[in-house]
Amino acid sequence: MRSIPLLSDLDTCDIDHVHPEGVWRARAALPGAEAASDLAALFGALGDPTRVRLLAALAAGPLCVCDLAAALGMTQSAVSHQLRLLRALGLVRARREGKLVWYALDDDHVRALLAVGAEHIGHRTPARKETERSA
Amino acid sequence: MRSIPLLSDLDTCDIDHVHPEGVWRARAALPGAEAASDLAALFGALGDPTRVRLLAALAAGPLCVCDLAAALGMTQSAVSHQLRLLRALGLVRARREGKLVWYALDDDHVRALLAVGAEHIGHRTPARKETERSA
DNA sequence: CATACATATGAATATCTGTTCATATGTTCG
DNA sequence: CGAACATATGAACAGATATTCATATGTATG
Repeated sequence: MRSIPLLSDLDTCDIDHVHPEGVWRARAALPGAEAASDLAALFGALGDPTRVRLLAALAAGPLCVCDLAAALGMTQSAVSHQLRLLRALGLVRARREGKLVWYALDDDHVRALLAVGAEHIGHRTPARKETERSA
Repeated sequence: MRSIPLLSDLDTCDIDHVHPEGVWRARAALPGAEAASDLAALFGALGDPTRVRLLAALAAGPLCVCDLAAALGMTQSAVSHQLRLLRALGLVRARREGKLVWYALDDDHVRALLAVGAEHIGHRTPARKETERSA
């Protein structure tokens, strides 16, 4: 449990010029440190092009590690390392079948996240894409 | 546009043991390199506890930089740097009002993403949390 | 049991990322 | 204009992370 510093302790703007109502409202809405970390870990797992592609591939149906490596043009080792992360976060489920291990999305949240993400990107103006690149 | 290597070129399992249907299906579902990067950048923006907290704070209503720094107990500089990232990705919108700059969520996608993410975390079994930590 | 194959993992490395510190920009007011 | 304040930004440093290489584990099969 991390203690929230007092307003007056902050190396920030003068307390008189801050908007206390807003700050209180914000603090009430803040997730705790653990919740924030869990959320960040989840989104962080989706925050890499390779893993996005892995998950998109799995969204189309289960695949073994070998298939994933072939589909993405990656090393088996790299794929395994990433799958381990995704597995640990509960995004992906593994089922052994002989020498092979089949991977599949563990639930539909990933699909939902990818869909909302794609929608967000689609709704951006082309102008904003430039801003993004130059930033 | 990145070229997808031929199955036979890969330093991966023997082509005979891979499942061509699955690989084709996966490849058809794969986002292009740019789309994957855009998605990863979006999720990457949510992949940091600080930014999750910033966005959660803004989800409760607009705040100026000063308020954000006070609410999160962070330096104004750190907040500004993160806001720049969020702004560039279209997650957050800035409106100048005198000396102050008010920030707000740019659209509802962020709220949706945070909601789905929270739901995913809530639906995980306690056992999985352990796996996650040890992994 | 030994071999072959699919997958997992550890260590090392190069890259990326978040914060800090110093300073610049932009705005109001005297 | 110049001072005061809110915000933005650049450089630098510390910590995280993705890939590679080497090797280990697990499973079938001869």
